[in-house]
Amino acid sequence: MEFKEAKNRFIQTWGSLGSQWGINKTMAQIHALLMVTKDALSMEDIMQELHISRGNASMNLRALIDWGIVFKEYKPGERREYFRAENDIDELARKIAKERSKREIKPTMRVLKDVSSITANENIEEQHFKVKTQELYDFVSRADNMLEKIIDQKENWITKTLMKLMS
Amino acid sequence: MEFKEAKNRFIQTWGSLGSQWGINKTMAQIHALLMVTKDALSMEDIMQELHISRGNASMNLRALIDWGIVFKEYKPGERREYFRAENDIDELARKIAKERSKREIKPTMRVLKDVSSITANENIEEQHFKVKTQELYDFVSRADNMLEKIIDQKENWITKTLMKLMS
DNA sequence: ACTTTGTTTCAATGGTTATTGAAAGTTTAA
DNA sequence: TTAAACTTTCAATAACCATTGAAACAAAGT
Repeated sequence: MEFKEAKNRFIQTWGSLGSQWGINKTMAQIHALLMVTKDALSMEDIMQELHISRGNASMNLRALIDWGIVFKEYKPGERREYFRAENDIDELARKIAKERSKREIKPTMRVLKDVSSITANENIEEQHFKVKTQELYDFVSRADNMLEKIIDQKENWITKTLMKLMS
Repeated sequence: MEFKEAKNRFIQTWGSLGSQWGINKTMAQIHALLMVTKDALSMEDIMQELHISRGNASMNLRALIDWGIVFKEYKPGERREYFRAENDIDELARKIAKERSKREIKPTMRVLKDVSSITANENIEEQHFKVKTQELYDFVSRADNMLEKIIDQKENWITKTLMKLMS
């Protein structure tokens, strides 16, 4: 396998992994491309490399910037904007974890709390519902807590966490 | 909010959470329904409650059974099959984590290993590619390892892990 | 003020995946 | 062995989400 082929394979894989985890395919591909590219790329570069339209590139770059995992860069004397990926993988993972917690886990917790707080009459079905959603709330809340603990360890969190777990 | 409304809200929320994480919406909804229902339900029951077709119900129930988080049950003297959800949430989470590791993380690791092992010439772009994909491989591999460590703690793994992390 | 270079927006379109429903298959009982 | 009760399959269709591309917008140079 030579470079160009490997690069392509990586970008495709990262893209489909993205979809499987609910992240837009193009967004994941742009990120993959920026990650393995040493220099910052212009929007034009990205469009060409991935064969995508300007609109698509624009929207997904903006989303990546929103997530805090891609940055704009300006070259002196040039109008055009360049883009570069967060290059510390630990930091990348932390930002993704934080973002998904904020966007998905927290809202789910709110709903779980709400629905589990209905006043159940003596009906056994209703009581079961209350118990189950309560359990789920407790679980998700503890899991989210754990995630926060893990990602708050600023550097090398994976290694640190592994060490603790092995003890 | 009364019972029926709460139940519906929960099922909808669980369903859309599912999609966001790459799990078929109906699959997540059926699972949600079974989770909060005390008795086992027949396919007919599920179809009615969720307003879905027989085919859809059949396929997604099969998928849930594949994942090991829903079980078939037979009532004495009845031909019809009934379905019940795994009712231990820790066990549920462990099974989901295991399944996703098997289906997504492991294959990704294989690709990362492959593409990072190209023989880069002195070209700085190619060398950068090798370094980055290597780093990614190391990271994902450690994360997967950590996941395994966490889920191998048979009972109450979230609590146990939290305890260790707080030390 | 106007042209050039570049970016963003959004309605229309395309593609992908989920869902339906009818037919085929399976099991049990008479 | 036939019918009845139930489940699975899969081609057709629907629903959803991503993507395009052209127009609007913005900024900078002349």
